Amino acid sequence: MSNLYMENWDLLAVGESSNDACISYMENPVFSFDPWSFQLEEDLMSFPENFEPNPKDLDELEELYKTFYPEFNPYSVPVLEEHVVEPENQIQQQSVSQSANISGANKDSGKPKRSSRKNQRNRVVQHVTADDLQSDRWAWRKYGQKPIKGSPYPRSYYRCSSLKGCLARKQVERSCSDPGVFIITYTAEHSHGHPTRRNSLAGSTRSHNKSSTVAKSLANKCKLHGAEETVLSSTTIKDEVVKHESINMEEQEMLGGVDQIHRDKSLMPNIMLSDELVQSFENFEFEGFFLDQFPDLSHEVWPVNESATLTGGC
DNA sequence: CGGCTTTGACCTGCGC
DNA sequence: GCGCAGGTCAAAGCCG
Repeated sequence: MSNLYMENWDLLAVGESSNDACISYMENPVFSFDPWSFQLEEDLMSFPENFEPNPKDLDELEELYKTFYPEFNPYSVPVLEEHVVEPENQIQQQSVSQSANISGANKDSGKPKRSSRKNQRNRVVQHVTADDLQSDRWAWRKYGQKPIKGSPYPRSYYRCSSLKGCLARKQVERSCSDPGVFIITYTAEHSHGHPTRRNSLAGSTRSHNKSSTVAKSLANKCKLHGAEETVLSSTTIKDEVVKHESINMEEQEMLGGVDQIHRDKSLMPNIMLSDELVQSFENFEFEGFFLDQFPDLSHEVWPVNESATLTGGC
């Protein structure tokens, strides 16, 4: 995946609504997106008539767009197979309200009752590639895995680990018809804004999680210095983690309320989103650091007997 | 030590 | 009511 230098792209986060952030090209709004779900809400595609974008920029746009949807058509509103909100009668997973159901007792009395599959809503299904998997910047914690009947690949279950009590869920399974495609099913919604950085630091992915944001920052620095390919030592990354966090604190203290922000940092959710978006767009070369979302996906989504051969394939 | 993954057991919905 | 399949729990072990 190529770099996105964002030469002509602007990220706008205007106002306080969760739906009014947009991506514009040379001041022409192209995408709007939902900062909370980090997904495109609609395709404005309001290029002026007779407008001819730079082909290079279109390539960037495609990459940008692919962050959200694999299909890309710069001049028409694409028909998306992904991002499907299933009809209510087909939904078999929990909704936000359903997840919050604590009326019943589990096997241990007093514990929240396991939500039922009935009346489950707000299920969003996406078909993505391995690369697109890594664009998911929420912090997820795996809580289960099950073999699925009729599919050689197991399904993994994740819940949001950014905030305790967040009801967001995610299921990841590999398409049996197209092993290169992952089927991600999101249920419920995050009860918090996008994290500025992941807080999932424990376990085998600890260092990766903490390093991902910094790695992107470092990558940006490298880009500025003309060094596209740079190997970062763990020591460098650790140092940058310290710097990054102290800088973040300073920035947050200095920034007040701002209505229109270009790549500024602040505590406001929509502005945080802008920062997140900038970071995710600015560098895709450090994909190894994105793998912290699915650190051992090859073992989980691929059948056990295939994991060894497929680990490096996707 | 905190938080992660793994994995068997348990619970629930649904079809028959 | 029974059995299957899917979803979740929670203990154990791992990691830095």
